[in-house]
Amino acid sequence: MARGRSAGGGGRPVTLAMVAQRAGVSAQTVSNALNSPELLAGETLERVRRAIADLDYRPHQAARSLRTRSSRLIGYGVAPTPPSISTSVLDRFLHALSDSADLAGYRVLLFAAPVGADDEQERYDQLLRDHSVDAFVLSNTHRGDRRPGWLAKREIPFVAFGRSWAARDIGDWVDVDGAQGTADAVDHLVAAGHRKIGLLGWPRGSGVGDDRARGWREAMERHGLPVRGLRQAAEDDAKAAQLAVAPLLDGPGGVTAVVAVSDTLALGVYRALRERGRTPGADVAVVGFDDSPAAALLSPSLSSLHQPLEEVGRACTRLLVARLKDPRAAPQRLLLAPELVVRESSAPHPGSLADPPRDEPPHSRRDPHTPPPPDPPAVPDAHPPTANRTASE
Amino acid sequence: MARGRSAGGGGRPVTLAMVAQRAGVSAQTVSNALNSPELLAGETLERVRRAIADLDYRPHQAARSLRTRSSRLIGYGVAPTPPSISTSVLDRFLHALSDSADLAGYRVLLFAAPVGADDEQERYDQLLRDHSVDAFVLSNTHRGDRRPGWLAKREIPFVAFGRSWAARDIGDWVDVDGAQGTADAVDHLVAAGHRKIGLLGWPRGSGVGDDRARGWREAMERHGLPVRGLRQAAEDDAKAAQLAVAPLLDGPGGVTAVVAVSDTLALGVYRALRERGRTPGADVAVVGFDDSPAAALLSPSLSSLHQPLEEVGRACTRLLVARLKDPRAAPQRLLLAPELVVRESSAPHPGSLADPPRDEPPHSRRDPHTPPPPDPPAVPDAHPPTANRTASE
DNA sequence: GACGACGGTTGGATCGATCAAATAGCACCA
DNA sequence: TGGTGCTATTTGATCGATCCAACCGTCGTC
Repeated sequence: MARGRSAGGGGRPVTLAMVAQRAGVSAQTVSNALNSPELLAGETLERVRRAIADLDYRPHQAARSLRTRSSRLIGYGVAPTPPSISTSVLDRFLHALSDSADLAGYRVLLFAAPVGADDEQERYDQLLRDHSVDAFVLSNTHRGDRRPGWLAKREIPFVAFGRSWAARDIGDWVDVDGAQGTADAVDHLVAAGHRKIGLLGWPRGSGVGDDRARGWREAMERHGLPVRGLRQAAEDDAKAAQLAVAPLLDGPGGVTAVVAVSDTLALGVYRALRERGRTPGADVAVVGFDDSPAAALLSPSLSSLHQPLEEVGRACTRLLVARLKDPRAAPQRLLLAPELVVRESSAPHPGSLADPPRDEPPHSRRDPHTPPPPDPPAVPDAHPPTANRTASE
Repeated sequence: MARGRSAGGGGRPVTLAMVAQRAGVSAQTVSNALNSPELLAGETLERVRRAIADLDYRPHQAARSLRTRSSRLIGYGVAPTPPSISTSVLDRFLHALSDSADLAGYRVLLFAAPVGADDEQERYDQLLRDHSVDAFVLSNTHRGDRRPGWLAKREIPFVAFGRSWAARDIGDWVDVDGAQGTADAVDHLVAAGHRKIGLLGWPRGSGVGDDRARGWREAMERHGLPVRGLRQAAEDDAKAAQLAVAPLLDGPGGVTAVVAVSDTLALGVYRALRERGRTPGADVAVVGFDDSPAAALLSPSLSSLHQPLEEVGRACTRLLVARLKDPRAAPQRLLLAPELVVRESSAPHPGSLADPPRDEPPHSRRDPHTPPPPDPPAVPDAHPPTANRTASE
């Protein structure tokens, strides 16, 4: 074990040539042992491997990169996110991404990505030319996002966190199945006895928001429940939500439950209820989206849809590695289901009639006597929402 | 402007030699124009610069790095952060760091840093050898952190976000002045008429927590107010806080205000108050720390200390660049003041007696008839907390 | 007018790996 | 024996920038 020694940093670096000499072979053979081990005779390979281990040799990326024009680097543009109640997204996602990329032999290179600036692509181009990054991970994809098209045209590998909401779906992506999430919420609320379930969404036009709204609508229809007049919208702001939800609560036959497409909106619902002397959970059930850290801390604690961000990060790496291996393979899309975390805001009241007994839930997750979902989601080429299935088909 | 052309990605790269030919000089001269412009004659420099611009030339990092053994890369280890109410830290800090590093010509390379694992340094070493990173940015420094010492011994430049809480202060760091923050909170509460101000802290032993507690204590003493029995502690968990704060609220002469060292703890105080039929803000003032996105959304909204994370990020870059320029310069430390954001939980009640009239506040920020602060904070070499106190009064 | 000093420039070697092509080693069959 | 077809390994060139040492012209000085 000479590891301790060489980990001692400061000294001269171990080069491929030194390994070659120690193993009694040429430099090229060592290179092959690393990059095309199948070319070597078993015995030679073993000898080289031992020499590498003995010297604790690590190939110098810059040299390798100079020759091969690839860097084992993945570019990730950090966009300035508006302070929202659920901004730990980057945190969790980025850590998972970086972690899994590490395991696959890649590293994540950060750069500041201007949101929708004109020279947006310029920054990607810079990274490409300065550091020869092998691929990009996009996040915060939005309608009319030009990045996927731009990258695809140049045949630069990338994976997006968030489907490309454009008409023509481009490239690989991983996304959280928002529709599935809100549908789960509806199922859960219906099982608890609710019939009038409102939706508090974002203004139409955002891909994510519309998707989550669709899940609610489809689930309602599947249960044979009406949706007319049960949908309101607000920007992602608690105050705006507080006002926007009013029609749902005050209407002639007010709702008994509200599904909000974000925790921030859900908080607005809380306030609107309090304003009316009513209690979230007890009087009107509320389900949020994102499962922000605050959700568990509110009182009553907020039921919410937890996004599997760690899994999204790992999936991005997986898809990216596959893409790098075979640039022309069919595009892969992966929809991961969020998980409904039930808390006080939607839990049946202790002792109430609606309390579903453990042994025989009144409604199973996918109600048997209602027709199956009409169509696979309107996402072309998308795998059905099976969650993390390992690879393509 | 030929920029548009070369931004066209796929094609052949522009090399230094091509620039040299176009400018009618040798390659070395172009290199000098980039790295040591002072060596060139003004006219030549101008000509080379124009050629560079015309061709939209960018030096190839890998080649440069191979020769110089430096990469213009800054390593940042992302640690898995426990889901807390205020996890947008990484978000804001990292974006600012990456952004300002970009401007300085550096890029941030992410890697997964195990928290306190035995092979922790190994990961740093890897990054050093694989990618020849020029420097590191540390965060989540803690008592007994071995990283600063390890890096310093190897003369690897680094800047820590968070002072090294060890006995001997090592290396450059930037930190938020927690003591200043809690002191500001006390001043603010005293100005609003409070005299019995409790502290809800973390268990002793964490550098950050102890620092924030100290600020409270020193400010109380400065105002001539007692601190005995007014301090309680809990782990950073709302439930634990709810229980821990009880003695402060229920004691014979209960407190009228509580300073909590995190928003999570403050939330526990909210709950404890509600549990007792009392209202945060109206009955007992509460001030949190971190100004998490949830703080503004709680009702009543929570006064909290806002950390200037963007500025911390920029400062890290600044110190790092300085350190890279002069590895042997004296270590720099920078304490930035958090900003107290006053919200409903500590705002004087409208119309109440405690409402300080604009023209003659009952207590000025620095009470004239109490002695001045005893000593500058016990941080050797630290700059005085100059920082941006824009809106703190 | 030759000399050294100096600012500015030049050609050539070099960083450490990979690529392309050539070679050695070996079995097999005519 | 000699050619053929493999496979395993070696040799030499190369990626693009920087470092080094030498070079050249100009100026001031003795």
